[in-house]
Amino acid sequence: MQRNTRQKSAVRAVLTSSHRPLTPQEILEGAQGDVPGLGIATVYRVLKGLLEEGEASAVELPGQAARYEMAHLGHHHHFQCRACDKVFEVSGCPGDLSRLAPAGFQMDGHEVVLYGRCASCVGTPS
Amino acid sequence: MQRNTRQKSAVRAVLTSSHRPLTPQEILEGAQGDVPGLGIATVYRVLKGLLEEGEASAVELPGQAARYEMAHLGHHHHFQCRACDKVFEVSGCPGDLSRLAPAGFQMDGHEVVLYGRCASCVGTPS
DNA sequence: ATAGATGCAAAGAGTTTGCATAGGT
DNA sequence: ACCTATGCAAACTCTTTGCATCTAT
Repeated sequence: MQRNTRQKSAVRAVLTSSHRPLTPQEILEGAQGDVPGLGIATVYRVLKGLLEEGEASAVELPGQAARYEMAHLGHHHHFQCRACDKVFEVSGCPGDLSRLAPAGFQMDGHEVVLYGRCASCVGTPS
Repeated sequence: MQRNTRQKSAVRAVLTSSHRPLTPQEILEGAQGDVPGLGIATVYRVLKGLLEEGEASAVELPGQAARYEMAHLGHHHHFQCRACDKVFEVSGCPGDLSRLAPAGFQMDGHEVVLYGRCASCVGTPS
């Protein structure tokens, strides 16, 4: 079974206190506040473990490094700010898109990413 | 200005004759049929040039290497097969999704990726 | 002839893995 | 005490860059 290490708790704490998905690098920096010697490899290993246990989920956006968040119930999407590049959660969903799939294809899921400016960056020049 | 080299023509030819977006590796393999000594660095450089000229466009899917296709008019999305991982074009679009953006956010675009099984892989066991 | 394009190899960025050691249990 | 998790560094993959050479114009 798995152990409860300070490293793992620190990663969990960082993810839990964030309101948006974080990159491994951001998680490393945040968790180093609790566990100074923490290495990036451990962050990746802990994340992998959390994913397998279903505690966290990966958020992979086009052309971006994967980000991670604590698992939420239900299906949701993300919004990426073009100014600050941060990613935020979006609760809605466009619904069933299977009408868009090509004929003969069997659709079983979809991902949607919205782009624009987050509340803090609206008005900021690009 | 830019020159018309055999390498560039070969890349263009491979992209044009494909009905789906290709990875740099697939492009390399395809184009080496025309230009045996072709190197991967040149493929990247040619792709970069084609993107700047607007001749090709990049298709970046979550957690995947970027793929490239000749530029098409208009907005479209993609379908990725979970069995063979190939990516196909989808002509439809769910329409305006700005209602999904969080309050105070300014949305200016979206990406949609459909997942499932392509016509050749329907029925194949996973 | 000239300047941009190519091919190779080395350099970067992000992620994973090997291995000896620290630390949960 | 045992055995997993850690930290470091090396390995890997994908992409970019430096540089001498080639080639389209």
